[in-house]
Amino acid sequence: MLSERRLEVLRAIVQDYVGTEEPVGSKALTERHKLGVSPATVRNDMAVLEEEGFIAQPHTSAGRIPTDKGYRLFVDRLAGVKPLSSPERRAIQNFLDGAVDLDDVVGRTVRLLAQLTRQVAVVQYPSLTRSTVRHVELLSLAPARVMLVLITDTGRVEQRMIDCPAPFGDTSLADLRARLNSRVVGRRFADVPHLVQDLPESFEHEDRGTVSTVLSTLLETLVEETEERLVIGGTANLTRFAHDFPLTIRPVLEALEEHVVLLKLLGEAKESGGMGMTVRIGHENAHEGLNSTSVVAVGYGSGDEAVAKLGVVGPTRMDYPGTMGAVRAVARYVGQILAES
Amino acid sequence: MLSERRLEVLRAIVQDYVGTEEPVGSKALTERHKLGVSPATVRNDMAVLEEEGFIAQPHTSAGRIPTDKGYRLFVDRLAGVKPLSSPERRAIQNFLDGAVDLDDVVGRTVRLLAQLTRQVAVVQYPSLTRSTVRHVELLSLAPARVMLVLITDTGRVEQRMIDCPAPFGDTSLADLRARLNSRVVGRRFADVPHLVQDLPESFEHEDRGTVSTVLSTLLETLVEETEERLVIGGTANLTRFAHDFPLTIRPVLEALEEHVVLLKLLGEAKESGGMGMTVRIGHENAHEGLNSTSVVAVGYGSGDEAVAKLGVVGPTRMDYPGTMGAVRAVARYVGQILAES
DNA sequence: GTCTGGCACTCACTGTGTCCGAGTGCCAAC
DNA sequence: GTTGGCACTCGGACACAGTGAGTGCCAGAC
Repeated sequence: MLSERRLEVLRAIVQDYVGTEEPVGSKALTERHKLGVSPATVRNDMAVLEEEGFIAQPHTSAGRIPTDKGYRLFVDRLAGVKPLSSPERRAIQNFLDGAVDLDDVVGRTVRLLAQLTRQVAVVQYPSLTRSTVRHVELLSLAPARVMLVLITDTGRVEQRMIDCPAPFGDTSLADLRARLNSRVVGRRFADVPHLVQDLPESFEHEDRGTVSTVLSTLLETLVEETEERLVIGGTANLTRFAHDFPLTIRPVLEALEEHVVLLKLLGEAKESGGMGMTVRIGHENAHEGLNSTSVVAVGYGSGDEAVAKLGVVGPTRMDYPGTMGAVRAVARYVGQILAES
Repeated sequence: MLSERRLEVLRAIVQDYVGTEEPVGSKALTERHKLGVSPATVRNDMAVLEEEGFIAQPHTSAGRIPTDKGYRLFVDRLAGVKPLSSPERRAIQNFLDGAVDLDDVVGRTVRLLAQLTRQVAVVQYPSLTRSTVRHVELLSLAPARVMLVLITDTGRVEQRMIDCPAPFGDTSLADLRARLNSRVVGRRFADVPHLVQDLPESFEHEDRGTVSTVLSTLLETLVEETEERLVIGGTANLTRFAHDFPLTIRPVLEALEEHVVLLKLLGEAKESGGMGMTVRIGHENAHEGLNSTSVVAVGYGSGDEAVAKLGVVGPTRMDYPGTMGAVRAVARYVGQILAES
């Protein structure tokens, strides 16, 4: 186990390195922090920390920089979450309150988060799996053509075009619409399949094919669209540390465009339970392109349960307390906004 | 007026520079191109071209590179549009044919374009102004709450929540829905306002307020959502020339995030008429951040009229014929896909 | 007139060598 | 366990010379 002072040294190293972006030496450390010991002692502590793998030197005769493991320890045990200042809080609220619809909420959130953290922001659209159905609408566009519109409690709208196997009368359509809605409105997506299972049987024989087609399209929509959408912003912030890793920015941009990868990343974070905040540091990220970045993610939702995730992607050398504070605050306000609408 | 040979020299310079990314000298030029004259002659021509502002030297005793004006001349008079190979065409078609809905079409298009041109792709969602109404749906969510869903002929769906001034019966709602649709289905958005103008008058007095609210929301949707959405992809391609301008990539990324700017850019291109291709080179782009990039844009649409634009953003030093060929081809196929659906 | 070969000149780029200093590891003393 | 001292390392900055691609100009050839 590391002594209290060594942890203190590690914390100081992380803080200085995050601030200056330069390897930090023993002398500078003692000068900038009130450690109460001499540089020589710090050097000894550093030697231990390095042996344990928490810090490393880029080359001999240079200062130390934290390793992924060092950041991990810092995040887990040494740093709290820095709460935002009240002007910041107010700014968040004002900015988000102006949103007019879900797209706008998500769009504003991503811009806000990017600006606040000065990093790349990622916001996932509210998930369909945990949502409930607000309304299902069926529109007859042509005798054998129906449009299915699905509206969720989070305000999300999905539509699908359906080619019916047989012409479908307006009255039958209205009938189906009514019965469908009476069964599924207010229910969770996950529950829908068995709620509509027996619906075709109650229809006239000639309509059953169409009803089945409509239902299977509905179920498909529920499942397929669980493949979530997400929005990304603030990529320009990547250039802030590009001078460090000009070769790193490309794989990061590529990774950011692969929404599937990001969704998986956020998804994994989800396992850590509910609305909890997750920090994945450097190589903890499965995707290779993100090995030199950290991902701070947190769930948000209108109730006590998370419906989706949002977060930021930045260099491992980031201000973790501040970033975590901003991410958490934004998630809370977004949750509030969603609950209101 | 420049002689034929001097134009030929300019063309050669552009081609070589685009290929090698290095200033091109007189000797190299004569070696790589069959100009039939000696380097000395080429030097004289270069001196003239430089005086006219078509080329420049980064520093004394270096080769020449084309200026924006040089590229302009190249694009206008020296280069054609390079048609795609038939395997490429097939690949495009196959890739786009797999799309299931409008979002998917746009998403695939942007990926395709980015991959094909190895540049940043920008695709605008089909504009609402030139679209026609396929269907208007009104859903009663609560006694005094109505959802308006607008479906366009391009498959786009817009929805709006409406709080009614007074409770609105289901029969009235069905009535309004029917009358509204009979008037506007198949009509252009631009024509909708005067088509529904007198609609409130035909309703009972107590419903008029609600009808007016619904109509004004509809009109708002038509107008507001002309503020188009767009999708961007392939930003990782920016790093291909980042070693050249590491300081340039940031403003470009910033500009790309300002969708408003991009829309304006595409919009200006629109003036050049219908489906025509526009190439804006370097400083021809109003936005400062894009002063060292070129934008190749073209309209696409299901009919003979453009409903939106798509294009790419890349370094001024780009392969114009190839890029233009790819952009045009993609636009055509997208138009076809939209026409089919 | 136009093109060509020759020639002197420019200047970015590269590699080498030197110097500097921040930072280290080790050790003896407290 | 802590401290001051000391020799050592090594990357970064600076200076400098050599190289070569490229230029502009000019006198002569076609």
